[in-house]
Amino acid sequence: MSDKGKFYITTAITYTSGKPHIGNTYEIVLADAIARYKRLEGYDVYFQTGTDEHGEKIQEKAEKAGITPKEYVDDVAGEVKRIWDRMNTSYSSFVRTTDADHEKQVSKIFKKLFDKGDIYKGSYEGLYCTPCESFWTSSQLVDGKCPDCGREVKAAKEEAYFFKMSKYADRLMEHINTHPEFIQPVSRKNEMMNNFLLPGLQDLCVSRTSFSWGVPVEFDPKHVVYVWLDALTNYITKIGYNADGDSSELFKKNWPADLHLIGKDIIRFHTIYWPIFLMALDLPLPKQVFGHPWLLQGGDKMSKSKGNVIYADDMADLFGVDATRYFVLHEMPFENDGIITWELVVERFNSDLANVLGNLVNRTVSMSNKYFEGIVSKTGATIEGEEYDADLKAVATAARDRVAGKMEALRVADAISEVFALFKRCNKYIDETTPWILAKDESKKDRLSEVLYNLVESITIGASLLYSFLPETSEKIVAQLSTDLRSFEQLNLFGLYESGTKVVDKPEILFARQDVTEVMQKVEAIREAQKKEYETREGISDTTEQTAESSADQCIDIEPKEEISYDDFMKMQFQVGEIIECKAVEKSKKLLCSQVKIGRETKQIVSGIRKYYTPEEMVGKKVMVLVNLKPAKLAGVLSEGMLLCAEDADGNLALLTPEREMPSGAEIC
RNA sequence: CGCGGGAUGGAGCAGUCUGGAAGCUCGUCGGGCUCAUAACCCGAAGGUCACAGGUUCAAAUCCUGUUCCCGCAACCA
Repeated sequence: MSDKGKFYITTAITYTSGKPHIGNTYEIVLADAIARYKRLEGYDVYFQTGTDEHGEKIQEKAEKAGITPKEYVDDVAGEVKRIWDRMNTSYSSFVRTTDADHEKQVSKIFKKLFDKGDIYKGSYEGLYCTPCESFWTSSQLVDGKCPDCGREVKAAKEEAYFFKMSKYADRLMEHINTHPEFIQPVSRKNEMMNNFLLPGLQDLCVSRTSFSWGVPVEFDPKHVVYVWLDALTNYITKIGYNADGDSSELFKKNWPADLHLIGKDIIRFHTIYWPIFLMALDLPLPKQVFGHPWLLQGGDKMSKSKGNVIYADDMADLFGVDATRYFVLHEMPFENDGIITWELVVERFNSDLANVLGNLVNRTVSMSNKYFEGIVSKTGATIEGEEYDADLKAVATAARDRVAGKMEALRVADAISEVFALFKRCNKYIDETTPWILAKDESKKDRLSEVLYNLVESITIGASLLYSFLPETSEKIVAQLSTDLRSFEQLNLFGLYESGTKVVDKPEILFARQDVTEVMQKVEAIREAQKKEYETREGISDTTEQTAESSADQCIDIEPKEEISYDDFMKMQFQVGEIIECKAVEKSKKLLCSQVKIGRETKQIVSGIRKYYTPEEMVGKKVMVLVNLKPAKLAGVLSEGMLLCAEDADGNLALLTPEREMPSGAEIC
């Protein structure tokens, strides 16, 4: 069966900081389509996916939730796996970076590279703010002080392990230049070369001491292995790489990977750091890395607080798993980002799945039943002067290679369109041959039978090609036609459907047309639920059992701060200020720079409120100002105080102004 | 001048590298048909290819400048 050899494909491992949304789901479905297609072609496919579970962010999230990091990642990883399974993805293995065998190998790899001299102990030099326990670079400082607390910083060192990237840079550039297919799409290649490789690679910091949720460095346990050496190595550890030699058969068979499928944001790590790690381990490099674009949401920016994040789960609830797969696969272009909205989903669902495909199967099966009690027979009857059969057969038999061409170039969206081109051709064939007219003439019974046979045969071919993308639908179709999916070798042949077969009595509707308005109502309900869930989870509008949504929505509780003394309060000087001049800060998108008259003095104050106020409407306003705040530079502009604002759950801001006329400079107490 | 992406008929996109009659899907309108899920088939309208210059026999495509959008980064005192 597998005379073409092996094919090892991976997705990036999903970071377990939260539930995966539709964009994350896209990657696994895309990988699954490629994996299934390669199997159809006869490759022995190994398909790996998984979760990336270490890091500071996870440690923090777990602490916030009051559980251990392990409990936290178990929960999220379970959720990821559940969604991957629901999407009917045919992965061979699911790796978690908290797997014992993975952690063990990461530890060994670290040691091995250290012993080899590629990893060395150095120090992270920077300016350190002791109270904040943070390092800053000089460009991050505000007026030479800590940007967080404004206190003095001092030059300090923190020890850390580094990887000697530069040692392998030339070899990597050589590889990239001699293997043009290595980085896909090719447009990314120059980006990597020009931005990172040619200017010279910096050594990469590969350990941290600031948190503990990670793989400890064996010989120096206050360090944990930092993310990339931990995460990237999943591609070899899970299939049985052993840093001490003696790797598994699975590893020997599958490495190097044939394709790493990743998001365009992490191309750098997969085309620079990962290959260099592999060189250091004396392992061959993956054959191809494809950085796919993103699936973005149109209209409003995606935000959980607005309840407009699209999850695969919700989409599958409304449209089914295959429709969800169809949507993400079809809507994703090759190089640019794709857009997703619920309205577009409904449109695609109706026009492609219901109208073109579902209806085609339905009308074909119906006619077979109506005219021949469901028996589909090949008679060979043609009508002189009609070329329709030849054209249909040509399209049907050419479809396989057309799909193959697109898949070879990883143009999955185009491949799926090729399959649908065949279904469209079938619909046209029905109109050309007008079976309902043939049916009225007893002498044309044979021709009618032949027409239906050609349709059933073409649909079978189409359904078989569809399997990589919509496996469930594909199987449903051949079940309705009482036949089986074709093998790759059979797919460019016409006439394999066994004559005399009886199709099902009553065709099941594959995709029932959806009404946009109805769907949008359901979507609205999902949004509300999502919003509520978010608010409860984040503790924004909490326990008050008020079912009246209006009042619940209108109040916000924030994290209580520690009590302060009256003296503390008295330290702050609040005064009424009048804005006499205001303009936007050039370099920034959010900042407005105001000249505020406070008493006789005029202060320059920069505020992040450009989104809510225009410079024109600011002028003349009386506002409340924290006057004695230490001046700081924002986007290079000096700010000598702070305008007080109220902020709602979505981050909308409103300036505070005195309720009655008050002179500029009036104290607020 | 922080990095990057984009601007093509009502919507979403291809075409740009390698100049040579402006294309696809959806929607709209008209027609056909009735086997089918108000579906299917045919046809039509609709674009000065963001703007302004330039190169060229010829520019959506190459060059220069401008405007507007969107990510990321930074920042939101």
